[in-house]
Amino acid sequence: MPELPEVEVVRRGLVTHVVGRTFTRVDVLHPRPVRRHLAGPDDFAAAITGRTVLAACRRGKYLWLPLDSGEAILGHLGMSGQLLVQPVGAVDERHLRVRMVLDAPYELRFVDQRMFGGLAVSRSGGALPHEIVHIACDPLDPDFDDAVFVVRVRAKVSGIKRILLDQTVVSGVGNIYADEALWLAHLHGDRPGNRLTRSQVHEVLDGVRQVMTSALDQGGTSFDALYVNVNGESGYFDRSLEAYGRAGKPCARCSTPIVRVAFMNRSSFFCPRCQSRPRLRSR
DNA sequence: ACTACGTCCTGCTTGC
DNA sequence: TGCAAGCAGGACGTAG
Repeated sequence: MPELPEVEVVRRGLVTHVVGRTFTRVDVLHPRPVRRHLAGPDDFAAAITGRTVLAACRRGKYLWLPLDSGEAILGHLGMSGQLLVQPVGAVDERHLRVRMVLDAPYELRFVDQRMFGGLAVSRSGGALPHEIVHIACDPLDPDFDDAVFVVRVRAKVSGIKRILLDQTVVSGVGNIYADEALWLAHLHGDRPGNRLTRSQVHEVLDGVRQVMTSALDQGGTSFDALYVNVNGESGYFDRSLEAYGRAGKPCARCSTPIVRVAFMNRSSFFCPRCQSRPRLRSR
């Protein structure tokens, strides 16, 4: 699934191939991915057709393309979404949902198997779309305020993993990167935010940055000129994960088998030795 | 105000 | 062999 580094790679591809282009035709092939566009699929297509893309922006895992109309296309890839730039006439992907033809020999395609992601037209233009004003900066953003993050984390009773997944506190961290960052910081995800030292919160933040930077370094070189790629097959996941998905395999630090536990209808992976549970169990 | 959890989706994997 | 349950999870709506 696309994490923040993959979304950033997509944004860069959009800058190269889509910014400055004009949409000549838009086909919405499935209504669900435009569900957030309340005026409906036809209005979505009409609002984009004939408009020129001015920029490609990102906040957390959200992307938006300001248009010359003063509006913007706001998108999220969800779990399985892809934004692809394909030559006109290329065979349709199995899960092609929206086709946006450009004034060029290629078109922008939104492909999404599970359709957790989607596109909408925002009235907010070039500024931060109002739909995502609640999304915090990501830790790689120059505007990210470490001190504010530390204060906010230490004001919460929730476990640190839950906090990392709260996009209003810090954006761009998903289930995988949360587990990786916590492994790097030697912290169990159930440790309450208000029981962590400032130093521990900084270590978690450092872990998040390390995971994201490493993935960006590796993923940033893996897309070719015309194919803006996002998928879960990033080589990063095969080579560099220390905790996520490694149940039963030895911790790289202490060789203790990594443990998997259920967490919010998903999974958490951690080293039971390096990342000890909080002393007082909330439940 | 803050916290926690169910829900949406599809397709691959697992198990009977 | 075939079918059904399990699993994956980002973000939102709502309940507590």
